[in-house]
Amino acid sequence: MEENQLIKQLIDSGKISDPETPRGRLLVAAAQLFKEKGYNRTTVRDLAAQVGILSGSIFHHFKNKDEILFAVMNEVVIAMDEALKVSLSKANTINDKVRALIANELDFIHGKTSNATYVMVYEWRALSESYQQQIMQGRAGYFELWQSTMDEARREGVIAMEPDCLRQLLHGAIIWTSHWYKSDGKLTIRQLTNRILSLAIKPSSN
Amino acid sequence: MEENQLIKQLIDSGKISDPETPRGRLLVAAAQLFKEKGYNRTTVRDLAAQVGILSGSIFHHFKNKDEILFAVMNEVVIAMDEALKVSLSKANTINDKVRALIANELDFIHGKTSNATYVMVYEWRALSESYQQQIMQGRAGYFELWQSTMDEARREGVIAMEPDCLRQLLHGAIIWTSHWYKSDGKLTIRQLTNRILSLAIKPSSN
Amino acid sequence: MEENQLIKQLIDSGKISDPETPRGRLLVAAAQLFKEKGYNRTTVRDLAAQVGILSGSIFHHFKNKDEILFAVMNEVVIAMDEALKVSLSKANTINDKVRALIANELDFIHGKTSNATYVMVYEWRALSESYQQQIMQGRAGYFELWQSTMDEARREGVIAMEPDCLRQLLHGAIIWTSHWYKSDGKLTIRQLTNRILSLAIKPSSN
Amino acid sequence: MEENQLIKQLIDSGKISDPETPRGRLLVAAAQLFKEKGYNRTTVRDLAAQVGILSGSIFHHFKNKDEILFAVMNEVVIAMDEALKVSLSKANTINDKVRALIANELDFIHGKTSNATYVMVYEWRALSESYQQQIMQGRAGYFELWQSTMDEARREGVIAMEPDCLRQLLHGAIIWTSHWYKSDGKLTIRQLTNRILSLAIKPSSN
DNA sequence: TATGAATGAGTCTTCATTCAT
DNA sequence: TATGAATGAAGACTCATTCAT
Repeated sequence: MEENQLIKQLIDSGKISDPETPRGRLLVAAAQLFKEKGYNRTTVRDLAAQVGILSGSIFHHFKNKDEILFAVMNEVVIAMDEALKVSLSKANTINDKVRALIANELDFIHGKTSNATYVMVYEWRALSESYQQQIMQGRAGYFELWQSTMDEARREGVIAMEPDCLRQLLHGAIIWTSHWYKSDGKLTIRQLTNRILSLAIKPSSN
Repeated sequence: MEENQLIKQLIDSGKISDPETPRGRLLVAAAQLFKEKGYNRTTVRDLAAQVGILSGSIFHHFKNKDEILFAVMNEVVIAMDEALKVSLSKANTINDKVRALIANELDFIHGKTSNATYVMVYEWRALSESYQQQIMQGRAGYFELWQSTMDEARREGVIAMEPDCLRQLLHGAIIWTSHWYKSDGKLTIRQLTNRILSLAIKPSSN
Repeated sequence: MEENQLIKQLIDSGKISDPETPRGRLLVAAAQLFKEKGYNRTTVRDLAAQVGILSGSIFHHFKNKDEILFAVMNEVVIAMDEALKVSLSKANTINDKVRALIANELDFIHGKTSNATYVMVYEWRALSESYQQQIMQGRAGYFELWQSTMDEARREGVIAMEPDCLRQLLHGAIIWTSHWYKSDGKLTIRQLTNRILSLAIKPSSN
Repeated sequence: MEENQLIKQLIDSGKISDPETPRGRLLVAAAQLFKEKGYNRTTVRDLAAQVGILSGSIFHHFKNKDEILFAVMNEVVIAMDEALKVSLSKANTINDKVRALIANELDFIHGKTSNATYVMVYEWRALSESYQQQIMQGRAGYFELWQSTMDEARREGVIAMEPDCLRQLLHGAIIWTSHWYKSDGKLTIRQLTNRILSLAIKPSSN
């Protein structure tokens, strides 16, 4: 719900597309199809059909197919970054901060933006190089938040490993949950967050 | 080194292709290109050029492009399974066994078969459904080895989480190393193995 | 002339394609090329060139090459059937009815639809099996008209042979005319019709 | 049986290939496959497989695929011509002569050489133009036998039509039997011969 | 003579993109 | 802005033919 608040803000400020607009609908459809079938196996016609328009009309909203993939990823990048900032600002202890890192990423992978988040990771190579660079620049702030939080955790002695290494191991563990975690299974998202947190931080506090 | 021994055995027994043969060379090239550019963006001509033949000749060795992707994945599946069996048979303590699980997977992701292993994970959806099923059948044994080892670890009290959940988290952490770990960086593979092991197992023994 | 009337009706009712539309033009070209060079030796590019479009555009009108062959044949099937119904309805004596059978078929083989009719006979094996079945179903009515007319002729004693056998012999004789009969030669179509009729029916009445 | 006698003579004299030799076996297989699948859809590999050799070996026996088709047709041409000569030489009355024309052709269409005969008619356009001319030259004698016999029949008043026209109509009726006549059906070949003869000749004599 | 891997031109088909309406 | 026919480059795959062994 707070997430929704944030998303509304981002829409209103024009940072991400309103899913009620044609452009927004297209991006939602693209995220879904790119996840299901992969970018290359999704045709522009598929995309158009999914939103009930004809293929030619897509190019009134996006210069080309590549730009659609970019937009899908870019909006996730922006939203993840903003959401993490909010989350971290509410966390007081270092423990809570690390939990915020993990929880935020899990939210994106299993929440409303799951498709786009998945696409960002698994269709990376389908993106043209120049767009890849733009995305990487966009993610810089996000990674710095992770980095500095992990550094802090290291200084406070709650993690037992090089912060950089741990960060990457956690990223991997989290992203991979998209392949096996079912929100209707035994584990709640909150419990899953705790499990991953327990990998990162000595068991004193979970 | 022992790995090489095993691979030779597998080649001799016909389970995987000899990289000296045309078929084997094709598979090596395919793994590399599929990793670099993705399956869809790799053309049959690319593949042929890489091994110095013409595109038509590829179809003397494989029925179609799909079969090449399958073969790349399938040989990894076989080799990973065999290698893990050997590794586990040499491990005495539960600690060593879990380390074997991790070390084996890291070996495949960063060793000679890194390309093919990467392809198996990241080009999964490019594989036709019937081949996906074959691969999944082929991996069943491998996953059982993980599962039973993790179960044992749980019974012996060295892991603090549902074995199934931990298994998946470790898989994710390990696979993701393909994106960031450089063998010529600060961390040796052995050290990386220890780092991951330390996530899994209480710090009494590493 | 009446034939033209009928064809217009069929076009208007959507049963066969208007030769003014792209689809219709393609079908006319296909019939011609398939007759001249055979289905297999006619490339999609040949076809496109003939109607002045590019090869890719063909697939806006037909799913694949096979469907083009089917459409060529199917439109002949429909038109032959309709034309025969009209002809028979105007025939009073049994003699006239048998003449109608023959004349109708000769019209198709030597009239405007000669190419398509030829293709239907001589490219039959090039058609995929499922399409063959559809065509055969479509021809059932036509053959029944022949059959029942021949049966009637037999009952009335004007033919001296098993109706089934005679029907087939006449079909063969008629179809083969596509190889030798020239409308600008010694024989008019009407005379040719009489010749064939004289094979079928005792010379009392022609 | 007499037919077999003749074929042996032709083999011995080198006019047609011995089906025991590789070349002969190839021609038998080619006739069969060309009939079943059509020339274009029959691959050289299919052919090789059918006779138990490998594709490359075919070119020790024939310069190219085209030559195989030519050879199939050419041997039929030769055999039909020789067989007709023999048959005609045994016929005394004009009636018997016309029957010989018909019977001979039916023999080839439904006898041992049925495949090759079928191919000669239905794969004509698949043959290169220069070979077509050779075949047509080879058939000239055969057609002259038909022509002169028909002319004679006309002079004797047993046929009621231009000999040329009747000849073609009979050819068509006869060839078409390949599509419907079954030797295990109601009609024997001899009866079928009579039916066709009755089309040609006034019913005084069958 | 037989082999069979390799050739390379040629086939059908796909699809992102354009553009006149 | 939407349409959808047309584009044309590119793709996977086929196959008659060659040739070193």
